[in-house]
Amino acid sequence: MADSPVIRWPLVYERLHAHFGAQDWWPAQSPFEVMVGAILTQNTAWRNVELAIAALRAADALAVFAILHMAEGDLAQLLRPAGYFRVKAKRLRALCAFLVAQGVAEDPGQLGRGQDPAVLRQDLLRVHGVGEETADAILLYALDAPVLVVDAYTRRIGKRLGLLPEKASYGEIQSAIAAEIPVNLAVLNELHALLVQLGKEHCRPRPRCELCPLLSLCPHAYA
DNA sequence: ACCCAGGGTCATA
DNA sequence: TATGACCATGGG
Repeated sequence: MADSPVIRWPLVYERLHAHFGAQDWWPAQSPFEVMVGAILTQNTAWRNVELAIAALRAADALAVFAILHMAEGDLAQLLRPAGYFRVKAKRLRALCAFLVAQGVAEDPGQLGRGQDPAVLRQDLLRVHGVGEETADAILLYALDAPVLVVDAYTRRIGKRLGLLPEKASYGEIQSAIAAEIPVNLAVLNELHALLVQLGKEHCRPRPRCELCPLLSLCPHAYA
């Protein structure tokens, strides 16, 4: 407690990886399923997303044209378990329309192939329902682009460890973390997945444990 | 009966 | 540019 060593991002990564092991993200069977999951998991527990994706699969609706050919109301019903189902039905359709416009409806994993990831990111951000985190999740986990995904857990954990300022934009957080870690596909993939894993288990908005058992180098982090 | 979840949009100031 | 309301189900 008295002389707690300074935790930096590389140490966070090492400790989490040592404890949880490789996360092997994203939990999906195809790039398109990653994209769908990225929309559905917005402010929603992954458990509920799984139920909705299972419903889509059971309805043979886990494909671009299948979704676009369905009535939006019917799509929404399949999405009920994921919450915000009317909103997400509209967002999924917008994403699918975008994939058609980009000519990758039959093979969404080809989106942005041979294109600058920064340019593709801008295009994704214009799609209704795709914000910065969703765009980056798609870039990283569906398209293998080396970008850093910043989510609520990243901010919360980073701030409690004193690694991020209270007020920081999405881009500022990306830069702050990227300045300390190797910016490559494998590390970026693992880091976000590990932070989510830690967040799920130990990092509620209102902290309940006084000492995080995994990041015990920082006793006050979760007080 | 709360609290929370792997955000984003839109109206308003 | 920065808040706040709104979207909704399922688990702890």
